[in-house]
Amino acid sequence: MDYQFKDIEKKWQQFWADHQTFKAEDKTAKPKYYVLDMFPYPSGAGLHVGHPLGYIASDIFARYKRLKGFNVLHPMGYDSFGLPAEQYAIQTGQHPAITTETNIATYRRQLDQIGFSFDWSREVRTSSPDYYKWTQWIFMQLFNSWYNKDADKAESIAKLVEHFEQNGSVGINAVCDDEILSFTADEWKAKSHNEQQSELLKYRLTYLRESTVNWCPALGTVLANDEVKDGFSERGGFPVEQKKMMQWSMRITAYADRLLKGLDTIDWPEPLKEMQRNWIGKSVGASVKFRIEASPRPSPKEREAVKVLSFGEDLGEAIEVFTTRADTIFGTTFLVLAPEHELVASLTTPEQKGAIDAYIAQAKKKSELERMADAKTVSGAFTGSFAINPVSGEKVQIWIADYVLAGYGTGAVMAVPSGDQRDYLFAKYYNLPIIPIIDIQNIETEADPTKEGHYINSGFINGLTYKEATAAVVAKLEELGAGKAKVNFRMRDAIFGRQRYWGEPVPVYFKDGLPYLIDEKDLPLVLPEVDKYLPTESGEPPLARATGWNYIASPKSSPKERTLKRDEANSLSFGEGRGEAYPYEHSTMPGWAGSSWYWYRYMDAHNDAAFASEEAIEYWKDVDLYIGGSEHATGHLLYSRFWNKFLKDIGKVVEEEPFKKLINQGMIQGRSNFIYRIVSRINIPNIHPDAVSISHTFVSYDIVKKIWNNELLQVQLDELLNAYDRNYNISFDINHLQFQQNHVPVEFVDNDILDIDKWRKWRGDDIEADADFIGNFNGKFVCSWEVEKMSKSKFNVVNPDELIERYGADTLRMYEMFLGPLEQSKPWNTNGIEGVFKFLRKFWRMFHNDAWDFKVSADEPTKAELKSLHKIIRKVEEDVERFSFNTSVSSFMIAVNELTDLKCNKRAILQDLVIVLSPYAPHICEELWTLLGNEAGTLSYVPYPKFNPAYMVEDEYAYPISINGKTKMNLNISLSLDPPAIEAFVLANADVQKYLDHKSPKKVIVVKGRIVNIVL
RNA sequence: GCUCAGAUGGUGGAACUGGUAGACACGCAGGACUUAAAAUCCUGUUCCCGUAAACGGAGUGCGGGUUCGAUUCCCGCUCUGAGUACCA
Repeated sequence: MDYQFKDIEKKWQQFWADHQTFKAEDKTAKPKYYVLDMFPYPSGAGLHVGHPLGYIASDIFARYKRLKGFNVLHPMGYDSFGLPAEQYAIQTGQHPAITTETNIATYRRQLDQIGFSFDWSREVRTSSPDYYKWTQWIFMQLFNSWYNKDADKAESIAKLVEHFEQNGSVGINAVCDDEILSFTADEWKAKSHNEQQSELLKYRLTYLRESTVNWCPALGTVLANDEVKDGFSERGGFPVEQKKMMQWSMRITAYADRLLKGLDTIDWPEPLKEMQRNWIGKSVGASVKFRIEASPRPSPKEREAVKVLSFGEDLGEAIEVFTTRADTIFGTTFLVLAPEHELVASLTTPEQKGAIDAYIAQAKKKSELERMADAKTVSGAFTGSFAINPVSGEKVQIWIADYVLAGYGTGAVMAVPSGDQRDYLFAKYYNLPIIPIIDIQNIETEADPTKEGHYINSGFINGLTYKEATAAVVAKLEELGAGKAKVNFRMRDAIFGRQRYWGEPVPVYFKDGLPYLIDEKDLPLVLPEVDKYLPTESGEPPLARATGWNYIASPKSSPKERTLKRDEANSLSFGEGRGEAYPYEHSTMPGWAGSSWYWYRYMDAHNDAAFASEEAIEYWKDVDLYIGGSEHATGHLLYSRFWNKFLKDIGKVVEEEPFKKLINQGMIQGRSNFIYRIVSRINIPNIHPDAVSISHTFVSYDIVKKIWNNELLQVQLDELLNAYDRNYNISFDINHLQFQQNHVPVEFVDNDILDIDKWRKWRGDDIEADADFIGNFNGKFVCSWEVEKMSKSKFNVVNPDELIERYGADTLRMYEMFLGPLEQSKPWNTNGIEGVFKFLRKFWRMFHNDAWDFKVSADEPTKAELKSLHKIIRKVEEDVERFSFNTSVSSFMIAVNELTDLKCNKRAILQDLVIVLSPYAPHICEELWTLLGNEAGTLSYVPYPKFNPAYMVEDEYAYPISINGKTKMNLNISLSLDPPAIEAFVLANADVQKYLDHKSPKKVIVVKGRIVNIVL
């Protein structure tokens, strides 16, 4: 039989499913290997051809590792909470769970037909209560923990309370809120329960705090920093504004240093590590206090604010700044505060109030975007107040300007115009002094941030170098109590609440305005039913619509019963027989909650008693290979590392880093095709000088190009214009000939040649169906192409289903790999797929005679055949280990071409070849494997053939002979010869002598087994 | 602006530690088979000069350098893509 890929692929997919061929074992003597894909959000659009790229690569790797004797865990699941399903619910009223279910079914069908070796028995869905029970559980552990800086790890809140009871707040070095209280043990014990709880909240790793959030009115929710791009929401592109809100946050900043250090221990792409480093944004510097002079009498409230900022009581009111260049402190000629800085009002003198107020008003109006676009314009206002430089005693002006950001550092900077370009521009613009502080500094036209040279105009550090000066200044500041060395991070705590329905409920209820965890045995806290998926009229999140959705302490019924039977819960009156009812938290968790630990669930997907058993975690440990897109660099991949480190701290997992090796597959871009329509400008005097007539005539792109380049012969041009005139009876000037570029669906285009009939059919009744197509001189109609994002509106989406229908999954798998290096972004182009399909047919034919009967010979293989086989055995091994899948596809083609030329149909060769190819094209290989007489389904676990170098040994090598580095000819020389013998042999050759032309060579380079180079 | 990645035929790409640049495939051109088309097979295909071959010259974004020899290493630049930003 000819290669019947449809039957073969269906048969084996069914076989694998029926026999659970790829079920990973939990206990085995084999070494473990965990290959993970970033699980998809099941969107309604289904998979396009770009999605499976990474899955195919990881599947090849997983299958290869099985052949290499590993116990491979290769699971798949769905990140099934998310915005699109909810938005669809808002529009249609359909429950997101139903939408999600439908989409998952589509995804599963599409994934199944590509022939992945996933262990589906371990499937996870983040939106399933069995799963999010544990997401909620992890949240509870975070709530019950604080970060002990001395131990450099998270510890339980109980331990903190113990310390407070014994020693008060003394001796606690925690990552916590800024406004913590100081108290003794007795004072702590004297506090009310509510006071204690409210203080503890300042330490918890997940906490409730009023914070400035990215509020997206259009989506009605809060967004994380990484979900906002240039002031607009990443999803939907709606404007985002800053708003103060009570929000759940995650104290990820506690882990900033460990997240940074851990990057050095993992095998990830360097650009991605760099992105995380930038995101964490560690800067080492110093914080410095500038005492305020002659400030107007502050109000008590402002005085309080000042106190918080200062750390040396004796200095009175001060402004704290952060600088990475403490050494430049003598060059400070003014201070700049962010317009939002809390001291601005108290610093403003009556004379300056008008200017300051006007500036603040103007700054407020500017959106984030305008502020960025405006980066070059200098603007600011003088407060009228002065501050004292703590080391020089100089009096400097205090200004406000929006180039200083409220959210970074302390929201205030010491301006050193000689060393900082922004300060320099500001000083020039407002005529403020600029003092050079380093002898070699050149500040004629711009700031010079050099660290070379020696200090001048700098008091006690004059003459010192950068390193010495920095140390001296910091020491002096500490001595004066006016500053200290400080490390600042750009990273902020992660906002954890979303005003959304389709997410994990937060397992928290409120009592006296304070949050408390629900009882662990009441997990999962199931998402309640609501009548509508919109916020309430008062702006509460959708969960506030769930009537009677309250936590009832000490219930009699089981938690499941209680949360599922909403009607029953509704009928409960407050406190009725079952304890008090308290309102639950109404916001839900963000999209990244469920994906921040899912790789552990695969290890033990059905465990009711833990997120995964200790034994399972001890065995599988971490992910050996993780493949996914780089778009998750600062989101998922950072949060996952954070949760992993936390879980390690509390002793629940064994590895500090979750993903040992990570590979980013490149993005598959779209490749759009265009056709060109004649548009001619009709000059109707006095009425519409720029009127354009849009014709229904299209011109082949190669002709269009020639017209643009004036390359068309007059005869050809006449012919073209005649065709046009014939149809429209308009004669026009060639100078008025213009073209309009139109997208054309890529499925009507083959190698950039348009199938006009398909196009007409597609246009249907439209008048365009009768359009004229002026082809090229070969009668073909050529389209142009461009790389764009793959999208429906650009008609360039290629669906894997159609390709599988035409060529089969094995061809699709190999073609996706053949396209180019895995990590490189590239446009999808179906043009080359025929070549891969032909290869598989050729491969199939090797096992069959001319009548398509299966026929292999039992003869001993020849040396040449063995050489071909062992070449590919080694090549695939090397390529897979370095994730160079495209090159092994080429090598397979070479091997099959060679063996076909040798007319090889020997079992001894073909059987091994089947094993080597099976990770790439599993279906055809399974079929041939059974045809060869092996037991069905055993192919996935047979040992990978052993490479034998003996078959590669050659006696002779065709040495390239080059003269002055240019190859002229090849000479067959025995490999047993030594360089001097080779040299003699080559120089004795008559052809070589011809090139030498009686000259004697200056030098002869012989590299054994490589090359001979004669220098003349 | 900064950081990172990249630039090789008409196209996708190969050349792994400096050693025959363009493997493999697409496309294109020509041919065989066929009434014809599809499918299949064969030949050619970096560019230039030579009507064909031999032969010769140029050639991996640009300009230099190191080397017997550079797509590969070094210096300077151009362009493309990605990320990021008044981060003090």
